[in-house]
Parts: sequence; C-alpha cells; structure tokens
Amino acid sequence: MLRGPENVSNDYKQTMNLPQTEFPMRANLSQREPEWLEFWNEMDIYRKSLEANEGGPTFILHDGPPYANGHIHMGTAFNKVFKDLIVKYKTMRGYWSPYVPGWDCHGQPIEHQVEKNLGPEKMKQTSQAELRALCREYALEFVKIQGDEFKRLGVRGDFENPYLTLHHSYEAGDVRVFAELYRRGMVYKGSKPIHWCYRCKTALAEAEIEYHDVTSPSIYVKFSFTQAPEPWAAEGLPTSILIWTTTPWTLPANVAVTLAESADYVGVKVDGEVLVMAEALVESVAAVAGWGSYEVLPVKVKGSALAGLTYVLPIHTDGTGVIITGDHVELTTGTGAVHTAPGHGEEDYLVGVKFGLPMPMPVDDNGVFDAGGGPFEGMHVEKASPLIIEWLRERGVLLAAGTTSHSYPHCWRCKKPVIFRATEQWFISMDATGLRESALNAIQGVEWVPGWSVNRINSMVADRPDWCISRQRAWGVPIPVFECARCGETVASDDTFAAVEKLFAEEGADAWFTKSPSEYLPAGTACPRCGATELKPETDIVDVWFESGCSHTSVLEARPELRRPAELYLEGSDQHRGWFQSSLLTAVGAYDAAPFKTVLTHGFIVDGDGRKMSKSLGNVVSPLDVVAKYGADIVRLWTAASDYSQDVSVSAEILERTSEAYRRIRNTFRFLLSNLADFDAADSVAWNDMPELDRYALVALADLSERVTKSYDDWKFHQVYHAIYGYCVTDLSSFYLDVLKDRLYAEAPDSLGRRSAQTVLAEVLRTLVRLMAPILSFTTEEVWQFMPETLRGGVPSVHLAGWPAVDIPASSADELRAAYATVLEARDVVTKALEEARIEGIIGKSQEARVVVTAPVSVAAVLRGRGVEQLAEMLIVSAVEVVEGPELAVEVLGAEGEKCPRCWNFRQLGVDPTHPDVCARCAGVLALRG
RNA sequence: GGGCCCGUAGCUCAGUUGGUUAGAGCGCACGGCUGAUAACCGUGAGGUCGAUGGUUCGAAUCCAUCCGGGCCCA
Repeated sequence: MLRGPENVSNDYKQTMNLPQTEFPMRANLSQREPEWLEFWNEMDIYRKSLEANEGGPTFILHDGPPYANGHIHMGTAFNKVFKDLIVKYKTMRGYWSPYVPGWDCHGQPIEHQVEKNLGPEKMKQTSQAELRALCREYALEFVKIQGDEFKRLGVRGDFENPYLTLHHSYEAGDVRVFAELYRRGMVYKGSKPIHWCYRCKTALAEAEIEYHDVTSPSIYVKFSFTQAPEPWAAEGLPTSILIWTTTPWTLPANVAVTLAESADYVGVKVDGEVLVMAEALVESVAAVAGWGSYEVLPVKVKGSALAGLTYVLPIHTDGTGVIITGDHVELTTGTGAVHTAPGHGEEDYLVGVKFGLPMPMPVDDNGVFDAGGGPFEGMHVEKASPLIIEWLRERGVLLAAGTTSHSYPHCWRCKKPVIFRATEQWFISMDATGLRESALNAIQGVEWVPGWSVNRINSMVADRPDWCISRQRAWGVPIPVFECARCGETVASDDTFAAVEKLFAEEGADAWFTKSPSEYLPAGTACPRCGATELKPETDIVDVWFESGCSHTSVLEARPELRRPAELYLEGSDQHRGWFQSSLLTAVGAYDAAPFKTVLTHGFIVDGDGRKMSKSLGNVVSPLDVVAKYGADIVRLWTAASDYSQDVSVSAEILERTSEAYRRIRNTFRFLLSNLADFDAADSVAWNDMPELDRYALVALADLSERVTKSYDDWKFHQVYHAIYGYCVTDLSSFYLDVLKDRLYAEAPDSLGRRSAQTVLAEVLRTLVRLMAPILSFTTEEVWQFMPETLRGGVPSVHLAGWPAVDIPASSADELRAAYATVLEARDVVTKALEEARIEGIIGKSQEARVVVTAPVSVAAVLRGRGVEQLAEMLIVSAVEVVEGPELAVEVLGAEGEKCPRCWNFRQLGVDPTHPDVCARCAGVLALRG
C-alpha cells in the first residue's frame, strides 16, 4: 500500500459532516451553576415566570417553613427541590405559580441556643426584650444562610421577600386566627403537668431536660378499700390495694390507682389482712416485704373487673380515690397498681383527662406544699419525702421502704432534679365546639398523596387530646389576652383583639413586652366581671405549631399574589402531627375549611441501608458537600429519581450512580446539539417527506412526552426520570442515534435524508430539554443557550419556553409502533448473532457483516415492508436478506464489496469514474460539494 | 408498647384484576469501535421477590406470624 489507511481517511474526513459543538462534555457543575444563578438573577426569572402566565390558572404551592436554625440538611434539600420541580413544571404548563419561601423563627430551640451563648451570668442581666432582640438576630442570620443554600440548589422563588413568622404582619395574622377561635369558644384555660424547676422557677421544654441517675425512695403503700371488694369480702379481713411509688411527695395529690386492664390480680393474705396486687408481681413483693409466710387466695380477677372500686386516700384520709385502668401500667416492677396523681405526671394526666379525674395541685412555684398538702403544708417537697414515709409508717399503711436508682429528669441550667407539676395552660378544645368532627370531615375533602397519608392524619386527629397551645417561654408570640389585676378574670373581646392585632401589625409582638395595655387598648377597657381597669398581659406565648399553622392567614390571605386554600402543601411525613395538622385545625377552626386542596407527603432521608442519618452512625450526607462535589443538578436528579412514597436512601454509591446517569443524559444532549450545528428551523422536513424511520422516531418521542407529562401530573417524578433516562439510552443512543450517524455524517449537508434526521433531532432536543427542565434546571438552561437560535424562537430561558407537545398524525402512529416493535425484536436477534460472529473473528464492527434473517411469514412481511436497504441501515450492517422460515434466526456472513474510505460502509467501489475510490453514494455527495 | 408505612438483582426502579423459565437501565465482567472519544455500541454473569407458615390447581402479588427499617406517639 502506498498510502496508509489513516491518510485516506483523513482526506475524506474533511468532506464529512461530523458533530460540532462547543457544549462541553464535562459539566463542571459546581463551578458553572453559580453562573447560571447569576444569569437568572439578572433577568429576574422569578418575576418573568409569573408575568408569562398572568391571567392563567393559578397553582399555589404553599411552603412549609423550616426552622431557622442550623444549615440545611439532606431532608430540607430534598423537600425544597421537590417543591421546585413542581412549581417549575406547573409554570411551564402555563400556571400562575408564585412560590414564597418561609421560615419558622420563634421557639424554644433558638431561645435555648441564645441563652446558652449568653451563659448563666449574662443571662441574669438580660431583659426579656433584649433576649428577644438576640433571638431575632439569631433567626435572621439563619434565614439568610438557609436562603442562600436553597438558592444554590436552584430553587426559584421570592427569596427577596420571604415570609417569616417573626414579621409583624405574620404576628398580626396569628392574633386574627386566635381571636376567631376564641370567639367561637374553642379556647379555654386548663391545667396540665409540665417539667418545672422550682429553683429556676421556670417551665422546661423536653429539650431543656437532661436525664441523670438518682437514688429515690422506693415505697410500697397500702390503700385501704372503702369496702372489701367482692372476691375477697368473705375473708372478713381489712383489704387494701397495694401500690408502689418512687415519689412519696406526690401522694398528697393522689386521686386514683391505675391497673392494667387485662392483667390478673390476686389477693394475698398476710399478717391478718388482704393485699391486692398483680399476680405476676406477688413473689417480688413478698421478697421486698420479707414475708415469712403468706397465702395467695385462689380468686383471680382482671384489672378491668376492679375498676370503679374506691379506696381511702393515703394522705387526705377523709376523701376517697377510684380504681381505673390504663395501658401504661407495667408488670415488671412494683405491684401492678399505679398511684395516680394527674397533676404530677404526663401519663397520669392523660388517664386523668380520659376518666375525668380531678387534678389537685398542692405544690406552688417554689416547690412548697400549700393547704392541699394537708399535714405537710408549708413544707418543701424535697424535705417532705422522708417525713411522708414516716407518717405512713406510723399509720401502719407502709408495707416496705427502700431505695432505688433510676433515670430522672434534671434542669439543664441548675443541673438539679425537676418536678412534674400541673400549671395553668391555654388549650384549644377538640370537642367543645366540634372541632375534631369538622376537621375529620374536612380531611375527606382533601386529596392526600400517597393514599395511606389520609389514614395517618385521620387517626392522629381522631385520637389527639386537646391542643395545649401555651408555652412558658420568651421567644414567641404572646397569647393575646389579658388578666384582670384585681379578680383574675380573663379579659378578651373583639375590641381587645382588634387593638392587639393592630399593635402587632404596626410594632410587632415585641410591643407586648415593652408597652402597658393602657397604651394600646381602647380607653375604658375594663374587666367584665369586677369592672377593674388594670389589666395584665398574659405571659404565656403560643406553641410554634400554632404560629406556623396560621400561615394560611398570615401568608396565603395576607399576600396579594397568594390565596387560601392553596393547591398544595408538600412536606415530610412527620408533618402529619406537625404543620399539616396545625394548619388544618386552625383553618377548620376559624374558617370551617381546610387550607389545602392536596397534601403531598414524602418519606425521610435515610442511608444506603435504610437507617436514619446520625452523627454517631457517621452516615450523614450533607447537601452542601454534594453540591460541591457533584453539583446541584445531581441533588436534583437524585431527588427526582427517588420514590418519595417511602423513605429515600442516599449514599456515596447512590450519588455516584446518579452522577453517571447525569453524564449519560448530558452526552445525549451534547450529541443532539453537535448534529444540529448547521441546522435552521427553516430546513425542517415535513412528515410526509420523511423516511419512515424518522416518522417512527417522532412517534416514540410523542409517546415519551405523553408518558412523562402524565407522570408529572400524577406526582410520579421517579417515573419521569426513568422514562426519560430509558428513552435516552434505549430509544436514542443504542438505536436511533446510532443508526442515524451514517446519514448525518455522510450524506450531503442539505440532503433530504440528513435534513429529515435533523428535523427529528431538533424536535427531540426541543422536547427533551423542556421535559427535563424542572429537574435538571441548570443543565437544561445550558443546553438551551447552546441550541441554534431558530430552535429557541427568541425565548431567553428554557424555563420560560412552555411545555412541549409533539404533533404527529395519529392515524399512522399505531401502524408504526407495531411495525417497529417487530423490527426491534429482529434487531435483538441480529445483534446477538453479530456478537457471536465477532467472537469467532468473522467481523469487527457490524458494517463488516451481511445478514440473512429467517423469519415467520408475518414477521418477514413486516421486515420487508420497511425496505431491505432501510432494514440494513437500521441494523447497521452492509446488507440484509429476509427469508421465510419457521422461527426467527440470523445468519451472519462477511460483507460483500469493499470498505468505502469515506463512509466506512462495505460497498461496491469505483462506480463513479470521477471518484473512483469511494462508493456510489459518497461519489454523489462529493460531486455536489464540487 | 401503640398508630401509619416500607423491605423485588451491588444501585435506582417496573412488575397490570394472583397465571408460562421475575423485567429495565446503571454498575460489574468480557468484547467491539476509535468520525459522540475522560465518549459510543454489543454480549454475559448477577435475584430461594426480608423470613416462616397458610389460602389456592397456581403467590413477588391474598392472609397470619416473625425479622429488619422509618416516621409519629407512649
């Protein structure tokens, strides 16, 4: 050979239409994405996306406010991206879809953190107003930080003007809702036990509690039945129920004894009396009491059978208590009979509410017994325990006393044990005005996705106790009522509510703590009961869930671009107890209507093994790290690809796979762009002039577009991802694009065949880039900017390009689908046969082969119907022969002819004397080029 | 302990009203190409469908129990 094949190839390479594009193969997302953010910022894309759809149907996704504390994590990132996908999709579909991000700014965690930062010394010198100012500063700092982090993820919304629960207008909305609930009679003042530190004289939230082991008294006390119960009356002996407790000082507040409903209880005859206890605990009690001999009487009854019996109270012996049953009774320690003081414990309280028990509270703020302490009045609870034990012993009702070590709550500040103590609290009644029933009805009118979500919200609303909305803290919105300084009556009327709402709207809730009521209440406001005019503002603040729950009023109603109800609320499944419920209850309570039409719930983010993320497990993935390493589009793709109806996993491998999938999609875009470099919309070929394969490709694209659109509408984003990804890999890359290379590269630039292919590619590109835009927001924007101007139609951003619809004549679509299903089946068999031939060394690339396809009559007819040349093109072989036979089979032979140095197909060369080296087709193309 | 939910190949997902040897893509192994090249094409190996019982002619699909996991309560 005089000339090496490479030289030959190089010469003809100039005459080919090889792919050309500046669109980089490597995304370098972490660096490029900020440039796109700047691009969108400059064009003010949020406002433009709204303007574009002005007057269109409205779709409001109302943002649930994350807590303004700490950096974002994978869960918040997932949630916000998820919302962003939806808003962007709806916007592209033509909906007017404003998105106002929000933050929850009040509450104990921030206050606690600020308090910790100050330290105990400074804290003492800090006024409530100063503390509130520091909390505000703290919250605003994290609003800024999280806002920047959300924006970096590509989340689009009104970040310049978000809603914050500390805004004056927001706080005023809280008052409006509270006032309406109050007017309707749903708000009442009651008692509830809370953790109380009598040294610091403050209520403590669960997060302010530390658990340490302490040694406590452990005493067994006999509560004498008022009348010996039926099963043991025949013994004719004094009969008692035996209880066990580690907090003797709570005995003055005893009102009941709780038994396990289905456990067996027996009477034990010992020392001339009968003691009733759980059968399972008799032996351990006997050991503690040191009984030499005792007799377990044969009668055995269930706890439920003893319910309703009465006994003499242990301290206030002139009163009686009642036997009840509850499911918190354990049969592992004690006697199976639980001393119950509803004012001194959470479980006791709940069972007390259930049975309508009284809730005496003989302990004051300082931990000292008042008159309710009976003989112990004036004594501190800390000192009282040994004296109470002694008192019981003297009366012969103490069976045994010892000590026990157990975990007990302590104050985070003074590190000393706290007590459980009932104090006055504000509640929203679930049943007084039928709120529970109305809420359950409203739930039925809402669409809950996924379907099980409705069960969850239903059971939670059905089973929940009254909503305790007071908190004894500083950082929040006050309960907007007053107390008469003279008689203690609550003062709250339309006039006072209006004045407070106005005050908050103008000056914020801070004014509550700095002004006196006379400064803002209407002149002459007086106590309706005693007529006194000196009023004290309530010192409790509202539960933050009440605040965020009011966003339907403080945000949806207050902002002109929004309205109530919203089309969609979208949060993690924990919000069935949180925001979904607080929003529902306040809206139903105030307006008799749910604040949302649809509620979408997603699972939690867990690691690759399905475990929750925690520092101790070392499996925490930060979205900020993912953005830095892979880019926000990878976070977005991961979000879209995950099935959110269950817990969502993230791990190094998952992100690596996601990133690989991203590269595949990106390369598909790159290939499309690179083959459209010389294409203009005016070059488009009409359907009827297209080769059949191209028409089929359009049908497949239309099918994809339809499927993807339906998946978006059904909130099935992982199906969107899988459909598009599968299309890129299977339909495009491995089939259509592979087949098209010959036409695109080797045919004359202006030829019908090439222009037809480009027409399809342009349509594929224009469709794909928009179908993917809500998910890969950054990458599709980059693609859009690289598209030929005529394909963009002057639209400056892909996000403003509207939703694609592929127009194909329906009449021929079915026939094409059927025919090509057969072609692709045959193609599978051919590729397998080619692979075998490759292993045997018969061929290298498929063009070196000629195949004989044997097929049943009907299949053969379909294959021939495409045309044998077209079939060869689709199989990327030099030639195809179709023969009829019993079943699909393929024979691979070497190609006839020689390899054309230009198009690398095996053809008869030298047909055209002007271009003797090449095949006839290439000669023709070269002739056109001149 | 209670309520709701989940458990299909290493990964992400399909598996229609229970019906022939459980699918796809990725990853992996091997091969091809070198005109999508830090690409592209092909072939192949991977699953006792969390486990165990049961219903049924037949179960990944229905029932029960158990194991593992998540959220919310206690």
